Amino acid sequence: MFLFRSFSSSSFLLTSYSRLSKSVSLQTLFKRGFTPTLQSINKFLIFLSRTQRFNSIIHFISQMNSNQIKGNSQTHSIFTWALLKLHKFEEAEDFMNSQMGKTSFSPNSRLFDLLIQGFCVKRNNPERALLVLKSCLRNYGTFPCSFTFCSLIYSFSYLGYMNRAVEVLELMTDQNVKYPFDNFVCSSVISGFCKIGKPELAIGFFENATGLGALRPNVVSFTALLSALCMLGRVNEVNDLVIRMENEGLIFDVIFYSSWIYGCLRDGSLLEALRKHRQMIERGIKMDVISYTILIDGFSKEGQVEKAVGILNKMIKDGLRPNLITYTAIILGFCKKGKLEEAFNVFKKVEDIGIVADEFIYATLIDGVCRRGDLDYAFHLLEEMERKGIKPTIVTYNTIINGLCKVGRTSEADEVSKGILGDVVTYSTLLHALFMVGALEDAHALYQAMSEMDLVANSVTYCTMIDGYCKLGRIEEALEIFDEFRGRNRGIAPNIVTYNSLMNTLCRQGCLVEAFRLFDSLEKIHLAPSEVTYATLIDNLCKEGFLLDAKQLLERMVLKGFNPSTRIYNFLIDGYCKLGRMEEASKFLHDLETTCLKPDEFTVSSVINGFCLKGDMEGALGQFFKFKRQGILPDFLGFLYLIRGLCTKGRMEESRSILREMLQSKTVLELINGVDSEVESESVVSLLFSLCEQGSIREAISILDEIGSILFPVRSFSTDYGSRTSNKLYECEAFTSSSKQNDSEMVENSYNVGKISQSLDFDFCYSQIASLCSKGELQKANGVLKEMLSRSNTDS
DNA sequence: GAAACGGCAC
Repeated sequence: MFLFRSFSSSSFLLTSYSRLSKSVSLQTLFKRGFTPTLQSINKFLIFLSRTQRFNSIIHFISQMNSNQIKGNSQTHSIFTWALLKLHKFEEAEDFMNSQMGKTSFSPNSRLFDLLIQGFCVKRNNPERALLVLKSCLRNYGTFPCSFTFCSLIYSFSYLGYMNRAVEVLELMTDQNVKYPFDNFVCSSVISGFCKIGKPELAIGFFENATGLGALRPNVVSFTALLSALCMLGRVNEVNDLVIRMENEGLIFDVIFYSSWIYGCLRDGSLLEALRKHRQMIERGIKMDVISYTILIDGFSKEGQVEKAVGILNKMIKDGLRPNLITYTAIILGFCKKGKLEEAFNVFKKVEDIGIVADEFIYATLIDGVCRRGDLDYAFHLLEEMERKGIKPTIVTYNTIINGLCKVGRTSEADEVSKGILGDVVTYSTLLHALFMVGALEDAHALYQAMSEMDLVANSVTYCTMIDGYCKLGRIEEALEIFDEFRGRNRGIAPNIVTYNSLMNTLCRQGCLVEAFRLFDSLEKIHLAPSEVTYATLIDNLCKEGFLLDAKQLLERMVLKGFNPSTRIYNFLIDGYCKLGRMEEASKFLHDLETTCLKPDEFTVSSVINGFCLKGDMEGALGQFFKFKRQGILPDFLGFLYLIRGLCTKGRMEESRSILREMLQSKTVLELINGVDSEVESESVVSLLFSLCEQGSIREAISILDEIGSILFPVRSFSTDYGSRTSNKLYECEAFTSSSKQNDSEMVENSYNVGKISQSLDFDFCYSQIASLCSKGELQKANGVLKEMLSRSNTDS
């Protein structure tokens, strides 16, 4: 055997080894009589490690093992390192565990970093990573680096495991570790909370994290916060956020703006979304595929698919490639409008350009054909997608079930549901269908069955039940469910925002009484109403014509120390104006002005509308000029009311002069431009200008009407109440005929039918009827209906 | 390193 001294120099070993072919093994070295020292072996292994030859390290060490050459702690470290670098995390962990306490091997923190991050990121298994982290802290007393903690927090947040994310946060900020957390952590946690539907916790976290100046939020954290605010419907607060960011000198980017636009759209405001889009372009921020997709989706959902296609074309002209989501949004827009041929043309195009379809796009199409009642084609599409290997999930089945229910094929819907593992949506759909056909017992049984299947009824389920019972006149059962809904969700401890939204939903469904019952219950659970609570209730009371109640609530709100905003005053002013009660409206206008608040464009528009509805054009013009002198012009609708009113009276010159003023208003022009921000905006404005100059006022009005219907799809600005009312009348009559008479209800009638019917506002009557119907107060509804019909006969 | 987009029920 050769003497070892020959090899005491590792450089010799290295050169020998590197000169030899890759297949050269330790075995060969032994055969050639080389017996290296452990020190030289380690140096050699370090060399291999530095040259990234990790497989060779593993190979070499396994040779050492078979030759009973024992390594020391350095050898073990290099071996572990190599395993980790080769992503053999499980083996690395096993090895580290096996060495624990056996040798002097004590893995340094860098090895733990790699192991934990490996499980977390590469294996997508943060649970296992967390176990390693805990064991590391407990058994080795070594602290992985800050980024390791961050990766874990990110992964847990990404998966929505927020308990775990918080657990790591606690470990990270623990006395012994005391790592400060940065914007990476902050933004991840915020978005995690949003992901699990807890935006209020996200906001709380942001406030805590940045509260004591511990963390200066950057644009990413602010964007995450923005999303949380928007989820809570607090998109208005983003303006303050922007000011704060500007003060901090932060640079806005496309993600910030697209999140903001998304928030506006989700709030139902296309106009605001377009304003933000314009602002973004003005700031020199370029649109990308996602921001375009957000806009397209927003327009499609609001029934503006043509505009969405316009944006799509602009996007392509910008050199961007629409993706599957973009096209799905367009398809949804067409389906929503019943334009199935166009929807399928887009679908064909998607396949032609080689984009692979997925379940979303199929579910969208299936929903489209279901809404047309073509269930056969829906089943055909279902087969087609399965043929393509796209596995339908519960959402697609729910779409089919909903389609079957909508066409009255409830027993088939039931059959389909039995073949799958239904979720809360499946059962809510079936419940709705059963209520529709009046199958109360079946509905009740199904509802009971849900809990046996461990399906937790959510707010939609409860609303379906409550609404279903209400519509069938079964108020008692409805209230029972309502109480259960409250009794059930106690553990979740809904905050005031949840309550506000629920109250708003109840109001919108005409369940004002229930909304107020909820409002009254807030005190019992020590939950303070917010300004939004009052605003929501006042708004809905005014919309329903309960102006006295609205007024009292306003007083109550002031007593509680709130300062009502112009917006709240506007609700009341608008409410009185719509009923033609101009004196009361003026009183509130006066109150508004004396409380140091400024009337705004909505105030003046409501007042103008009030006078116009009464046919008092002098009054309307008087208000217009009065406010104009104060520098307050009406908004788009206010101008339109006035122009239309004057035109109806044949006062064409005055109408034209107001139109001219309208076309000089910056906000109005911005708004019109907004509608056509990408295509032919100049032409619309210039067309209006030339119509105005030609004196073609009626034509100009019809264009403005068109623009109005795009901008305010929900808000009524058309005087043609008839067509919108007829369907509701049909519904009301259907309910009325099936109702049981109840005289005592008549006696307790708190709704003054006579008063209502004196009003010329059909829209108001209609909302009364809808509200009474949904409360099951069918006789009262019938009264209003008859009054209304008799008025409509005499008026016409 | 992180923040933005899609389908079903009221």
